[in-house]
Amino acid sequence: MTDDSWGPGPQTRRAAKPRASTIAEVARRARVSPATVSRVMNGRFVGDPEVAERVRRAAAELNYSPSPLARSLALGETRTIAFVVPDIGNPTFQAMLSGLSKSAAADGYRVLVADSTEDPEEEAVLAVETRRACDGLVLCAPRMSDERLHALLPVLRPVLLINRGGARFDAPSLSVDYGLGIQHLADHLYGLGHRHFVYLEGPAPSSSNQARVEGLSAFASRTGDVQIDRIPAGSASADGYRSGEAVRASGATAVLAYNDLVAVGLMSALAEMGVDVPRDIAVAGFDDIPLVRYVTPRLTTVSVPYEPLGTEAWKRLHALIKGETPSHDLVFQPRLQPRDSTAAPPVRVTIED
Amino acid sequence: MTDDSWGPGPQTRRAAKPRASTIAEVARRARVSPATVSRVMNGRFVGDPEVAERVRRAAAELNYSPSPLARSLALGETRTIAFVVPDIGNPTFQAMLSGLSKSAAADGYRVLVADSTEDPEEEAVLAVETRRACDGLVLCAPRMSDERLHALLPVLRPVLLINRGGARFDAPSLSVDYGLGIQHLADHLYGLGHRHFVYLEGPAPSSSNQARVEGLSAFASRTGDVQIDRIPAGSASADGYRSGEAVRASGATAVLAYNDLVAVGLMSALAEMGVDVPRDIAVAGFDDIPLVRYVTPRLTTVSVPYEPLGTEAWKRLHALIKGETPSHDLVFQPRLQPRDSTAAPPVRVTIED
DNA sequence: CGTTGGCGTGAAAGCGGTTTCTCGGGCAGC
DNA sequence: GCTGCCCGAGAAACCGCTTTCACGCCAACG
Repeated sequence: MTDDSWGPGPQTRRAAKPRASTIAEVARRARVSPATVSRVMNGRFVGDPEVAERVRRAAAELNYSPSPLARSLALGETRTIAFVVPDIGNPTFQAMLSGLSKSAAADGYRVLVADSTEDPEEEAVLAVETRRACDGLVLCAPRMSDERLHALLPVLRPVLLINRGGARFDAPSLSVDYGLGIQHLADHLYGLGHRHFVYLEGPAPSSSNQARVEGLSAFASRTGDVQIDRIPAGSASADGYRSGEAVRASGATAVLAYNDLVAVGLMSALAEMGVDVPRDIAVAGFDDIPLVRYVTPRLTTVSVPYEPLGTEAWKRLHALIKGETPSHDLVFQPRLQPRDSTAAPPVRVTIED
Repeated sequence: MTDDSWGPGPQTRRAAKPRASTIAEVARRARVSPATVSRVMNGRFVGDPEVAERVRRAAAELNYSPSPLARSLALGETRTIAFVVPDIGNPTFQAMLSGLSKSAAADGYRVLVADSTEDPEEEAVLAVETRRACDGLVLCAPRMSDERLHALLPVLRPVLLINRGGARFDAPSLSVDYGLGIQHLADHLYGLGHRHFVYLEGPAPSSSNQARVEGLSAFASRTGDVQIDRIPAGSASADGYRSGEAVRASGATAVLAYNDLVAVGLMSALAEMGVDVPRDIAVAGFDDIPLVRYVTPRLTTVSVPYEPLGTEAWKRLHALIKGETPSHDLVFQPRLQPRDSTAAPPVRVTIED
């Protein structure tokens, strides 16, 4: 008597997969219309409680739950947002994802992650394509040009920008004041007596590296009596490790690394070279990822609240999705975490050759 | 003459959002039927090339791209998979996500992440719910009971299990041989002369902690002359840090930490207590996360290829989705990475009180 | 020269829900 | 007792796309 045999034919490949029941089946079983089932399921039903009960029972018996896909199509909303990042392998994005994902989940939203693999072209395509499959975007696209981003904005909306703040764009944004963060570190080192610095640069085209460079030149012109060398490195520990020789050769007494990973890599290289941190050279990181307060020597760095940033991102995007005006933009201020990897410079001695 | 004014009414809240054009509009503009547009867009068109060209031009002019939602509903596939994990903040899952996300993207699939926040109940609900919104699941549910998982499997399929391997379940799986990994470390330490160990336990109910415990008892009964104390810790650096006193008090000469994070935390505490690693106590981690080869002392650990595991996970899930039989299950073997945090135990001395 | 066959295209029926609109029935008011 | 109104629930349109099926046209064949 099961007349379901004409179902979605080729689907019946794998015996085990039980085709989910539909609203029509529930309706038939409860002897009501699909409309009524829909209303009951969504709490919009106002009528004979006995009918509602029949529907609920039928739904339970068939183990029915509405297809999110069909609902999305009808409702025009997916209850999904996307998080587009240059590299999901990066701990800082992971921390943001963590905050974003948890707070979105609390409001019944899922999050899609899209990794643009640091490719500026991919960033644009991916953002547009991903956006179509969800209700909103949290976009971190440090490589994309201002013009490009500006042109894309109307298509991406509702969108929340990470680290692309200011009045340049007509979209809410959340940023980290990298420039100030690195000045905190530089000031800290300056206060200890350092005058000759090395900055281990991150990925050249990234806006966050740019911000640090600008922060440093502000620091330089403010103090007037410092020398800051720039050494290209990268954003991974291995990049820091590789820079060991160059750092020593520079003669600087203090190193500002692009981030904590680079700093730790550098410290490792220095240790192998017999250079003592902080006695011979002071090293500072950036981000304060969870591990670095436990490395030896405990790393001086600036802490950036990435997880709260993810949470705030959701708050704003959620408001945007609901058609409300989101809270004001925020610029997260890194906080200095002086620890053991920085100290006063060694007494001035000249080492011949 | 624009008769679009009756559009999706309330949607027109924010002026800036341009309603995406539909297949019907393209059809009208190209003076063909929607069916033809669909065929052209999907490369299934076999007819007058002039017609195809007209359609393509119309689509381009209207900046048309098919709604993924509507396609999904019609096709019965979303080209999205989900990755369900107990804690997205954990670096090991992040590494897996990285491999999974990149390889899925290469095949045109997106990935949804769902964080069960270590809650065994949530794990089940989340898995089922998330599954409905996508084509397949990569499930890492270390807390869920075997029975529960077994019951859920039919609904979850196609699904790939992480660390729930063996013939127990009718689903492909990928695992890490934690038991063997920890034995590698124990053997290494045993070879150095250690006989008294401490194992800093991870989350008690987790299967991966269980596997380590079993590995250790296998090691104990195999060697016969060792003592292994167990100290409850956790899975974060702070947990390791907190265990410093207990570890010293135990009198053990070697510590096996649940993972690298815990090991680093412990080493930090020991350093503050004036205990030298590895001279006074040897410390070993687990996982070989990127940073630990750069900490001082460089951490002895076993490396687990989490990112390749993510890649393999996609290969198998993809096969499953295509209705093919996936490759055989794999058990990833951790590889010993002897570094500087382990050495021979100190010469035997008895410290009174 | 009539029929068959194939080819190019459109009409329409889904996919699985939501929602507007309509309709029938019961009750209150006059 | 009849009209009007309101209420409960169903019919049907719709979300945007895919795909089957049918149709009309033209060529080739008997």
